[in-house]
Amino acid sequence: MSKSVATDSNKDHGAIRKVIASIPRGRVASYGEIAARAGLPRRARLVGRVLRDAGDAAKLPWHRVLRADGRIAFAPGNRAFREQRARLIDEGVGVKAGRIDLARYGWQRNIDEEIWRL
DNA sequence: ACATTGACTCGCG
DNA sequence: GCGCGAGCCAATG
Repeated sequence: MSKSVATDSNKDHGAIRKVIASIPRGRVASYGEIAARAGLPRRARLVGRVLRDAGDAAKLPWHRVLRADGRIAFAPGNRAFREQRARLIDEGVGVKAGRIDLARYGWQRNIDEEIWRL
């Protein structure tokens, strides 16, 4: 092994991937929230970069990652957008006009919401 | 070394 | 809802 990680994974990327991997099925989280949980507050953009680098082969639940306002980060209608929407709906997450109700499906949602569900 | 670009976020008007 | 500016910072040219 030569050097270290010029283009490979560094500590931050690993921490971020780990957080993303732990988002429960049927729940979603924002880029900023993920960054914060990875110990990197205000580094939402890094989360996006990690996901882009990772690609589909990384086996990460990238579709559970949304913008802070609950919207899908991709442009409505494009390929990635439709794929993400389909995956979310497939695991029971409600998507209305490219929007997800974070109070209901957010990883850090209010517990009371769940109680009122059934 | 400098400028631009983003799977981002927040505050203000 | 929309646009702007600022903060953020690794990658890219």
